[in-house]
Amino acid sequence: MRTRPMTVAEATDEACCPSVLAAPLAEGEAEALAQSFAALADPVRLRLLSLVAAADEVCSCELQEPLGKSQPTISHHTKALADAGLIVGEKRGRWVYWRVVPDRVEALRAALAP
Amino acid sequence: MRTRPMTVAEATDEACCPSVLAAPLAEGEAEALAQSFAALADPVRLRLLSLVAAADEVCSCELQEPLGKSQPTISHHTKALADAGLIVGEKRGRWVYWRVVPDRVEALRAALAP
DNA sequence: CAAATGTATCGACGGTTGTCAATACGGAGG
DNA sequence: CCTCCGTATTGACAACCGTCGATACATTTG
Repeated sequence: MRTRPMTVAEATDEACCPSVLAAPLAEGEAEALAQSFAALADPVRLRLLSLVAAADEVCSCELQEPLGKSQPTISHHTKALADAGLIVGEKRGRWVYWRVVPDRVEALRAALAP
Repeated sequence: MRTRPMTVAEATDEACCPSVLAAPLAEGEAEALAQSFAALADPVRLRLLSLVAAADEVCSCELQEPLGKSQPTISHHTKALADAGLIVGEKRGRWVYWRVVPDRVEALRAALAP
């Protein structure tokens, strides 16, 4: 049970992530959030993400055909999404299998909460 | 009460907007979503949005100082957010007052729903 | 070891974007 | 009508980004 008012730091901590609509963002928070949203600001990456989410686990080689892009381009986009923490890759043999990181997506979703 | 299974079209309609994680995105959906997320992919715009959200209604002239950018740059960013439908501006006299469009933010939030 | 194959990196090119100074637009007030 | 002042637009520049061909790396397979 709560016995005293929350501090701002505690509230932020409890909410886990900065919220855009709740209060003015600090520069650092804005910079970090902008980088995350930038990962979603490309149609190829959004489709890639949705493909990985739908299949729960997808090999890079399975992405090239549905996305209609070259292999280096696919690798570039998977890296971008991975750098943003939205997907993680596991190397098994010659293949890399990608899966989404739901918590990371949820964090971005929470940043847009009212 | 539901008497038959939902069609895909009905499900999409009920959800109102394409969801990234639910099913593979069509190219058009991905393109549109990417443009919206691109509006959020800049730290200055995120801070601008949070300032407008916090004050509920903000004049352009009140944004220049806290954001530390030139007047044309502020105008550029308000236009970008307005083009994305995230804010709307109302001109009263010499001033333009901006407010957020909660439904539009919510639509983006919904696109990240599990 | 050698060949084959999936992935990552490099280099280059064209297009986009954030920024600001200069300028144009437009309403308010003398 | 003229001036002031907030806003929008233009032009220019640097930085960034998406894309692909070429190539390097790594791992399996013969």
